[in-house]
Amino acid sequence: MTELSAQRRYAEDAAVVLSGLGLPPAYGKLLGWLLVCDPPWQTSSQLAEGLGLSKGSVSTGMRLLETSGLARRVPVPGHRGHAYEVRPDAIIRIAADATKFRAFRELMEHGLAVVGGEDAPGTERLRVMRDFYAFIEREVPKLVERFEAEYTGKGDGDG
Amino acid sequence: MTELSAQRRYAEDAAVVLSGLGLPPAYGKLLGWLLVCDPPWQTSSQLAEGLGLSKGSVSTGMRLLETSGLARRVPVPGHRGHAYEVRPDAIIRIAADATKFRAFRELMEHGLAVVGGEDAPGTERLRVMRDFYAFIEREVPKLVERFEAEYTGKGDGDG
DNA sequence: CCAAACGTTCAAGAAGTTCTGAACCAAGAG
DNA sequence: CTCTTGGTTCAGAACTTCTTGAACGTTTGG
Repeated sequence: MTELSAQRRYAEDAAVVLSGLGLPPAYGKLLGWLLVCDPPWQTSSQLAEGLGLSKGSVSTGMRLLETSGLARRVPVPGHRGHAYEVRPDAIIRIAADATKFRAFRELMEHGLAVVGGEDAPGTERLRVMRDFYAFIEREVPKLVERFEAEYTGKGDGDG
Repeated sequence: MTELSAQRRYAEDAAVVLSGLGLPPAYGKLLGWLLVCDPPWQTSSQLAEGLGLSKGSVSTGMRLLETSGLARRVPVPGHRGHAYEVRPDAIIRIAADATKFRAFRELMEHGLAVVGGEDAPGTERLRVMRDFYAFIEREVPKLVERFEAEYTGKGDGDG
């Protein structure tokens, strides 16, 4: 049994959780590692070595993390290239984006069209879902705003 | 090119959307079909024939839909066995279940333990996420309740 | 201008997941 | 009791996705 650092084990745990959402394991490992590493920014080689992943996997995985808004590049003074870090506000940026729900609402609207419209009989299930997703789409951004307001009001800034 | 009914095409569309969440295509097809079929309840054989799936796939897929709370069995008068239908309140039951978020909150709490606790330096990213998920876990059930209240208040009952 | 480091891309292989089909079980009709 | 129908399970086939590793740009330092 190889000795795994606590950080490394954490990365594996994160991979398991994220896999549950249908995401690639490498994506979860990278995110988990970036959440607990010290310092909080890491170069590609550090990530590859730390997690036992190939350069290619790190490159692909980090692009995914970047485009999904969870990570960003930061310059490293005495180093060629860049490092990555998790954006402190990552979760807020992602949660506030309600376009995820739009796909579902549209699917339900499309469904209503298929069955013959709003008033066709036996369409309750579709209407409830459509209305629910529309509601969520409207309310989630508000909810996130409320979090931001309450949060920055309470305790601000890191150590 | 084989002719596909509008319902069948809708099932395929649903499969694409649901696959995006990491779910098996068969699961999405079954759900899509059950959302637009007429009558709204269908036996296993109807599902298998309608969707071009094997009996086995229908059985497995429908169990998944049942355990996830989206579909339920209904008796069929002149028929051996049962049929399936989408629960009209499916989405509400599923959305109100906030345990999905608990896994994430716990992952963040675990992360804080790994980095040395609440007050360790450079833990803003973890604390923000932990607090955000805790907030969501608390607020989502309330949000769903609000939807139910507003919805049943507005227009009730099907045709 | 050359060399070295760094990062990206992509084809091929590895790994994992999903689907099928046949065997099996259960329940009701005759 | 036996036959038929409906349903479930599971091993293997088919398929999809992920990861690797090598080739290729690009940039910086000497």
